[in-house]
Amino acid sequence: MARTRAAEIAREVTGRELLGAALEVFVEKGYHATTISDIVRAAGVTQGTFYLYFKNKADIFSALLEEYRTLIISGLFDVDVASVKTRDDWLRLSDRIAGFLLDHIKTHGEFMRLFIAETTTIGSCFVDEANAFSSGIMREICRLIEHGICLNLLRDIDVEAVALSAFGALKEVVRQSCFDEGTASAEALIPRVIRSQAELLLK
Amino acid sequence: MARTRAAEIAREVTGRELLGAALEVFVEKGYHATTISDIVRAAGVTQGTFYLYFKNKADIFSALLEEYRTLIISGLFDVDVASVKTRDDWLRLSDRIAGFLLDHIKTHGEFMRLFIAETTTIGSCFVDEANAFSSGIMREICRLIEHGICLNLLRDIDVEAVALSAFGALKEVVRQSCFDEGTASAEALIPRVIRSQAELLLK
Amino acid sequence: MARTRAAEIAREVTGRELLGAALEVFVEKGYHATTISDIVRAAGVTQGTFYLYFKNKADIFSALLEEYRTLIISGLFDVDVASVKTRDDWLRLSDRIAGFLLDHIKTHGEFMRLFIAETTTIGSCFVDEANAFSSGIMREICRLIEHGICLNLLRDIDVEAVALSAFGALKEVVRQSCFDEGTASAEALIPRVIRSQAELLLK
Amino acid sequence: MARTRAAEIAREVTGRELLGAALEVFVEKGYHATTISDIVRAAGVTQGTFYLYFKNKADIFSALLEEYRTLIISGLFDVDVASVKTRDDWLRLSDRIAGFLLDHIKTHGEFMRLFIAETTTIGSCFVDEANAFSSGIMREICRLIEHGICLNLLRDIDVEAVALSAFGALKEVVRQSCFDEGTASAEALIPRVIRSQAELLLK
DNA sequence: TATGAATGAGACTTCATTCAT
DNA sequence: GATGAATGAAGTCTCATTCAT
Repeated sequence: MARTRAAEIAREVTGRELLGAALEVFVEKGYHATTISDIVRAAGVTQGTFYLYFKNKADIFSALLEEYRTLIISGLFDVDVASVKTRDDWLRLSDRIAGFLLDHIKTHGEFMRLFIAETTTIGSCFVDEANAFSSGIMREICRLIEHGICLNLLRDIDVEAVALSAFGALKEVVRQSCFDEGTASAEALIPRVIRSQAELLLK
Repeated sequence: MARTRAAEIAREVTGRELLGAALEVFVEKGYHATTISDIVRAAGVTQGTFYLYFKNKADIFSALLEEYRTLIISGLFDVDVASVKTRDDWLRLSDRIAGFLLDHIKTHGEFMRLFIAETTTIGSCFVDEANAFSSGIMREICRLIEHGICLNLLRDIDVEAVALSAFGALKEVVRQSCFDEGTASAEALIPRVIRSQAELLLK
Repeated sequence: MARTRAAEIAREVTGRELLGAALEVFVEKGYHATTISDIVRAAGVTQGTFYLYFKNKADIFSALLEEYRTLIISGLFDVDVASVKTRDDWLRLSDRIAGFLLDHIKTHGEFMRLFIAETTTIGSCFVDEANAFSSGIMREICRLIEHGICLNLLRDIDVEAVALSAFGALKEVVRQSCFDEGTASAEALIPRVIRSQAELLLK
Repeated sequence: MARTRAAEIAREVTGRELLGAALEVFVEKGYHATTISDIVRAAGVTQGTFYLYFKNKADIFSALLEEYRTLIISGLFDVDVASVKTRDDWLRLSDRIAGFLLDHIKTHGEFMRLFIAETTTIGSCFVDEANAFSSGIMREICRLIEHGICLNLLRDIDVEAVALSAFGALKEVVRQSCFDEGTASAEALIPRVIRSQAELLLK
């Protein structure tokens, strides 16, 4: 029925507007400082409407996080480990990852920043989301390193320790890119950080 | 005067109690979720008393951060870079740093946890504290690496990028040690992470 | 839309109720002694509701003052100076002013009382309101006296000084009418005070 | 005993200091905005000490008012009505009163201002003090006018009404002198206002 | 007398959430 | 589905006052 259809669309639209507005406000003021009132004002709807779509602030934030996880993980899955054969492939791969990250920061940096900031807080209700995210990336990194070892490209290393280091390095450089004022220099560092980690691992 | 003396002591004691209680509650519930009311309850004093000692929640949190910075920086200054001469010295130094960190986590893990968690929040009033802290540590790491290069111990590397990586690695492994459920295994990782980073850098 | 209409009415009603309740409580206890809590209790709404309508206590007080200014100024503009030609007109005019004031006290005495009492407090945020009010009335009085001089009805006088005196006289007699226990006698004085001032000025 | 004597003096001194400090703070911030804490800080003593001398804020304010009443009433009693015989005496007397007021405003203007402001507030605990003061002055004015009528100097007037007017005029001119920014011009008005009132009354 | 730490009542204000329309 | 007025709990903060020393 056209009626139901229209209603569905309306529902979809308002929901989208709320999510968009929420993202905007969260990014600007942080999770704790934003109020439902801020969100609905930004979305151009009223208080009551909010509760037709979300249970509360945590609920809409979770929804945003979920969207984000989907987004970045599909991005990471595009990286094709199998095609790496030689030393040069290895370096090229690291450059490609750096490129992906840079692009991602440029297009979704605000979101990334929000995510990093709000999920590491003590008492955060989003620990599960954060963990899912971290372990997803760690898995990728491990897979990469193990593949390199199989090919006899890499030095004799403590895989787990090295993967953890690499993850920390990534996280920190991203953090700096997202948070620090002098973003430019921090962004410039990303390829260098990833490249130098890659080189250190090579035989 | 005896009375003045007594008052002085009382003042000192209550101030300590408030700081201690605040640390405890902050660590348990996080900065945003803890209320002044929580703190005074834990300290065994009344609301009014709190305001004799601190302006507000941010003020007592700042006081805690400051205490912590003093604590850890004095610990780091004990590391004697000059005595490092050979490859073995280098590895021993890295072990010593790992040891220091482990001890530190055991004795002041709460502080560390609180610090790491709460200073990366968007809209945090503590960005300056966080940056002061980070750059202090980065400086130490750079000094170490440059010293190693001077001695011709280390490979040809991008110092800034590598120092940033090392810092990120440290931070992540510490974070996992402080936060994750299976703390034991995470703690076990600290020496391995630091050691493997050190080895990668060696020629 | 019916709902919007209902909401509009509700909004209007509650706002009126708050203003009315505030006037009542302010008059009874004075500005400083009344709390928001008093006002909302008198208005039959809850604390939160108050803040949907006014920023704080000073805000609702300002709103009251503004209402009052509008009220009395429109009353004063009704006085028609131009029609005064003879000695008798002059005396009749003074009687008419006295009548207006008496009526005003009877119908809006609370407003007047509140206004007179609370706008002379040191540190009052309402000095501007008070001055606007005073100079408005002073202007009227000067206009009156100058008109009388033009017509050669009045003695040779220091207009500014006399207008100031007349204003002070008015204010004091009104004050006594509003505040003193034996209001009756004080009210009786108003016509006598105004009349005797008028006679003193006549040649 | 010297001991007791010294103690008495000490008591006197601290009490004076508190009164002086209180006056200063009251004048600066007004009655309601000043706290006990402000007063003791200004006096250089501690909270506890205050309560050895005064019951509460109203108590110390009352003490100040009482001091002030004594001061001004003794000033007014110096005016010698009996010596007025002629028309010129009458004008000279009015000039003398104006002079006294001007001097008084110059030396105790702050106090006057405080007094005027805080005793006319609704719910003021100082109504009695204010009334005692007003009726004292009214009595003087009536005495003056009646004396003038006895001497056949003055026109045929409604004594009560005229006295009230005169009192109001005085009060307003004083108020303007004390409160308004352009004090200079207001002060200049005092002699003119009093003089013109005196002249209007003369036959 | 003087101190000043401690109290605790109470004021102000915000905000998530509900509900009648 | 949308509205937005109303709620009321909960938090922040101030200050007059007490009391052990």
